[in-house]
Amino acid sequence: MRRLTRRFHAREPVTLARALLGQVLVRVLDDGERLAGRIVETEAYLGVIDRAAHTYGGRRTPRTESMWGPAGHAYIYFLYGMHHCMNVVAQGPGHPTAVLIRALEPVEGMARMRTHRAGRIPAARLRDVDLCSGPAKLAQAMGLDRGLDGADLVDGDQLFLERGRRVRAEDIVSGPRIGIAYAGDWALKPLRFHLRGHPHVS
DNA sequence: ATGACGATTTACT
DNA sequence: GTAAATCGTCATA
Repeated sequence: MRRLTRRFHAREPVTLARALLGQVLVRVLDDGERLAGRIVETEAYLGVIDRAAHTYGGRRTPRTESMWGPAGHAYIYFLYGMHHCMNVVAQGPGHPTAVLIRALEPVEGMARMRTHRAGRIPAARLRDVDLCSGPAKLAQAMGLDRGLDGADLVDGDQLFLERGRRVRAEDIVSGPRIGIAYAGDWALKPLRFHLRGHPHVS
């Protein structure tokens, strides 16, 4: 399959958030096994002007450093003391914007994803729809953590994006982002995108 | 050095 | 619908 290019990523976050729907996120584990999922839900974070973004007001700390770097790299953070979430960095230096990947439709490596996701509920009981239907779920299923923060999605070999099926504009639904009630006016803006009626959306 | 908090998930009432 | 889990990060002192 064909990789997405640097140019593909170096666009405004809203444009990228829509363009990422239908593309395929690939994770190659240390033992060589390939896990993959089709992106079905995203959110755009608009950088220094966006109260919900980690770079709001120009905040630049060790945690958010990769958001300040070039487009097409991963920004992976840890929150609530137990979860990781993955973003695709948009635009480029000076514009610390990104797209949160909120849900995938698993397409390769589901058995391995089950072992990663298994907890109180045994792996055998987890259905495909339980594997990647949320930002922290997909990070756990795909084996993503701070060790992959900053990874180059265009040239890297552990985590990257491949061209998927084309998505029609009329199949994209937008709405408010999730879990950012503290962000005032920004909490209401329609910066969440997903494929209409898709069963793997969070 | 300390304390408040979070781009979530899961279990329980 | 409500709440607990759980800790790195960052602003404040």
